[in-house]
Amino acid sequence: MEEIDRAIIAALTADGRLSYTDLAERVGLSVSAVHQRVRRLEQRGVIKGYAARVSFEALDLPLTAFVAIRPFDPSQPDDAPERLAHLPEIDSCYSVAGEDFYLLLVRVASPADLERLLQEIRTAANVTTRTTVVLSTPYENRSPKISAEPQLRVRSRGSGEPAGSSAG
Amino acid sequence: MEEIDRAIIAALTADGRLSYTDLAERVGLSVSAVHQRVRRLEQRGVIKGYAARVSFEALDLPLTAFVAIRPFDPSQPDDAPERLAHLPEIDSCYSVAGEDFYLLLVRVASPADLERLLQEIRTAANVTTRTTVVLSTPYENRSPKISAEPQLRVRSRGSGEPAGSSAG
DNA sequence: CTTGAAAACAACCATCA
DNA sequence: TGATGGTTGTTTTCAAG
Repeated sequence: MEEIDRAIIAALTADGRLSYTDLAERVGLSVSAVHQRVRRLEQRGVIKGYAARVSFEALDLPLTAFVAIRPFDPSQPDDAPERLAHLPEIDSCYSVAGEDFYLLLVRVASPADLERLLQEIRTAANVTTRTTVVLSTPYENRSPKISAEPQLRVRSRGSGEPAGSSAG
Repeated sequence: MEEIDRAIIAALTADGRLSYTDLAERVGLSVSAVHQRVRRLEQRGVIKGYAARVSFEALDLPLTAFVAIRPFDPSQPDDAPERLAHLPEIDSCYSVAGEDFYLLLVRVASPADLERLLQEIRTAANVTTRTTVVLSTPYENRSPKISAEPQLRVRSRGSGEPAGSSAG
């Protein structure tokens, strides 16, 4: 029966505005049953939300880059993510193994804006930066694998997760 | 008046399932007016679609990594993105400036799966790989900046864009 | 999980400001 | 461009079975 949940997730990652009616047809269930399942998936946190996917070019943010950062002074407390969270140009922040501490994905309007952003990042978080410019994006944010997971089960059912974080 | 479009985009990137009724209230317009604007934003490609945001942990894909790839033989035609497109573990593929050719974002269930994936990537695209494991994700896929863009205008109005690519 | 019925909503349409 | 108002079919939601 988890097969149906996987079908629901696959459908909703491809089209987040699918109506329950359409969804019901696709997975071969009644509308109410699908609705119930979707709500359970939402409650469990399997589905964390819905978002419109936008064209960054159309939003005048044609320049994408990866910014690897590393503390200037490694003995200082490391709170770079919070210190940088207010910068809307930062799309994502990953804590990484390897030579760098964090990898940021940023979107800006121009090289000049990237330069300004890098300066802001360096001063706000007291870090050094190493930037890799993205030339093009063959594909991005595709639907995930959705295997036959052993546990699409309720684990704690507590108060839900506190804040961000989607991948460890 | 483009201020309203920005408000609409901001609202829909935060909650892609907002009803036109709610959207109309938030931006202070009538339902028909908002509906009209959203459709234009969709036609122009500013809004490319909608998607459910899922928890990769819940989908049993707790391990995220960046894989930088580089052709084993740089004289061969470079079609790595197409050669790798069939691998569902690959979330995103960026063509980058710098020492590497592409940067892949991948999601797998375990280190063993990552190992298998890396082997597949190397053989499928004839590339060498350099992998950076993600330890945690402070934040990811946040709403974009949405500045007062000079051109949220119609450019071509043609048949729309052919395939992927969201950032240059 | 299903059915079925009520309430809400989306999608369309004019007309007027 | 936007506001109103009206109409129709669909969708959501809820109560039972």
